Amino acid sequence: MKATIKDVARIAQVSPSTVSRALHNNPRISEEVRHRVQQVAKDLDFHPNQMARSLVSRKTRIVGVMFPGGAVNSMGHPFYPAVLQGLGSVAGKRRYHMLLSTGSENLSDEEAVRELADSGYVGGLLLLAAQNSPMEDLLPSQSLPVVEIGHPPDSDNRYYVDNDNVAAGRFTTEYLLERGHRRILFLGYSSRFIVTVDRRAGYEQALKDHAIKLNPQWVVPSRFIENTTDNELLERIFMAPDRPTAVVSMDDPLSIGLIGFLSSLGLRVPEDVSVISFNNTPAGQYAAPALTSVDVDPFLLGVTAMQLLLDIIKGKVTTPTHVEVPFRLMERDSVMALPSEL
Amino acid sequence: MKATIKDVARIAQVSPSTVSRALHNNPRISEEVRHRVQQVAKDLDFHPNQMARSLVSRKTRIVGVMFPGGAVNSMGHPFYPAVLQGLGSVAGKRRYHMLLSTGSENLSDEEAVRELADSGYVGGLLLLAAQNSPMEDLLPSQSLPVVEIGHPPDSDNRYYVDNDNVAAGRFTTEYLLERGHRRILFLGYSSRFIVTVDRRAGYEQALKDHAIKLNPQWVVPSRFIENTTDNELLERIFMAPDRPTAVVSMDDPLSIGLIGFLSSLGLRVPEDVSVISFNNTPAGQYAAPALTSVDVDPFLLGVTAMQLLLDIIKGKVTTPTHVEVPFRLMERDSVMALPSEL
DNA sequence: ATTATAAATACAAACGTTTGCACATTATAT
DNA sequence: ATATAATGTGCAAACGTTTGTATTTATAAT
Repeated sequence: MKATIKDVARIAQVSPSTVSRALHNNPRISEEVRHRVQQVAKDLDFHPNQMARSLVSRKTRIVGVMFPGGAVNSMGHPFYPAVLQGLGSVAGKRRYHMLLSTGSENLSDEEAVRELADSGYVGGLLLLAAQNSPMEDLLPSQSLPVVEIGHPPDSDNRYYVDNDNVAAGRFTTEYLLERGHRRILFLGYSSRFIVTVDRRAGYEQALKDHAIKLNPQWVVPSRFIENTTDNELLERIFMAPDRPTAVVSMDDPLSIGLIGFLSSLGLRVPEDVSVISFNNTPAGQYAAPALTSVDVDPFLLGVTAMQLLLDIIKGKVTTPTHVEVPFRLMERDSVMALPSEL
Repeated sequence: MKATIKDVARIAQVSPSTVSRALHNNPRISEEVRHRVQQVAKDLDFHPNQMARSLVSRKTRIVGVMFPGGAVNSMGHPFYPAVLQGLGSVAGKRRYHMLLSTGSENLSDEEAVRELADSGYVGGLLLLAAQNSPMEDLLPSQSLPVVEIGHPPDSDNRYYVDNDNVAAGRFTTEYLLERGHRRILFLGYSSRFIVTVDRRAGYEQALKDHAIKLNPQWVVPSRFIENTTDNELLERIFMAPDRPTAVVSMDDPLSIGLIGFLSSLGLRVPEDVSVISFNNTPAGQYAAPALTSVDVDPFLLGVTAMQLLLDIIKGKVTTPTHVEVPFRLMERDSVMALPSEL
């Protein structure tokens, strides 16, 4: 049986309240008693029951972490473990635990979050809000601190950390433009994922800045290259005489799929078409050609988000903020400058 | 403010105990009252405080999950997120939450586990016991269910799930032997990691079965190819006239490093040396050449482990067992049969 | 000595549940 | 009608802490 505070009290010949205070180094306890109590506690291998403690103090050293679709569905992509590393890094330093929401088939993300919030287990919530879905009505006066990674549709009066994805979208297409590309396709758009709508906005801005007419056909919504319909679409696009010479692709796995697909069409990367990608995964790094890819720094995303959340819980931050995490391009072999044609 | 059971009781005009029973569909409550209470509970958006509940019932729907070095250090390798997916998959179905141990610099793995166990938060523990370290004295009569992934040094009277790694070691070297290789190097051995000592045992068995003399120099302990000393060693080995024609390598990232290193020596994979690898990562899949690698099925490892743990907690399993998860080889391009020389 | 003040400790209530038991009501058997 | 059993509900204790207040003890001031 695990020792309780009462056991310690009895053996140290003091009351439970004294034990509690002694263990917390409350100045009202005499040196002598403090030492005696602490010795007994150690002898008995006493550790306070966190549940009981939380119950009365109304705090907990647990934060809930919610991945889209639960760990099961998200962990397949290296982005998520990387942010988890970041989260864990600061949680560990601050002696917090992370409670993972394990969404299942029978549970929508919203329900899973709600359950976490309602359980009373957690003192705050970290949402990987990949989905462009309404989480706003989700925490109704719960007064439970929430920070999101990836910005929500209604970014104001919420706490979140994110990259500046419209900047990233602009940056990548400008990178291509600078290398002489004019016919640039945007691959992987989905209105459901706000990252992609942001990056698309940046893409369109860059095009506009360079007075290039946007071809709406060329923002291709396929998320996975396997999708037959999209492949037909892509085939039509890439077999046309004025085919794109470059593509900005939303994700390394997608890019790898694309490269394979283009190869089946007889098109080589980067000789025939350049690809600039996102997420800088190991697979992309070792793919042939090695992908030029923007590192969105998921680790730092995690670090920053957890710091923010813990600061909110601690009361050090009280008004909705968002913080932007810088991205950076890893230049490798999938982009090639176009020979200047004149 | 969140509604408590007392609020529900007051409004439904019954006692808290009746509310509790009504909500749990206790047969001793009349239909009429049950409905009234449930309606009020819904109206008030009442959710029982899990802390309070756990406190009295002495159960919790949380299991602790401990990764070596905490999430921070382990999540970098795709193996771990994959087992987390497996764990989460069954935890979700059984409505359990996972509490991640977030080890930090100031906290050894042992301490982290102990803290998890002592906290009272968790009803069981899942240990990713990669390290060949003594966890046995760790849970002294705690009577807290523990299952480990990867088997501990003293495998008996513990619960664990694992691959049969000596079989895997034998299997991989036999795969090479069948393809005519006789000079086979074992890369990535470390006495600290029991996986590698098991696989090495299998490797030696296979060699012995084929009456091939073991060259102890050829089990190379480097864990990372970057290590200079080891690279010198490897260089000596691979520059010798009777150099290995094949290597069984303990991990895809290691194999990728090896391939690069060999290439710097002017040796190509698989033409000059074949490589059979472990862990079947995406990076290995897209590496050049694509790695022939054994998939240890981390997802299933996770699924199985969580099932076992939950069954123990539920009292359905009461005596130490271990279950073996099958591995399978993904054949790709890094192994080549030796031309039969006669 | 006596009282006022400070220091150290104990008491008891509270946190939000669950659950054994007692109690009250109603139905069943005699 | 009365005793007996079944049914439904409430009371109160318990889980293991923390914390405001009361109480005891020691110390200082008169």
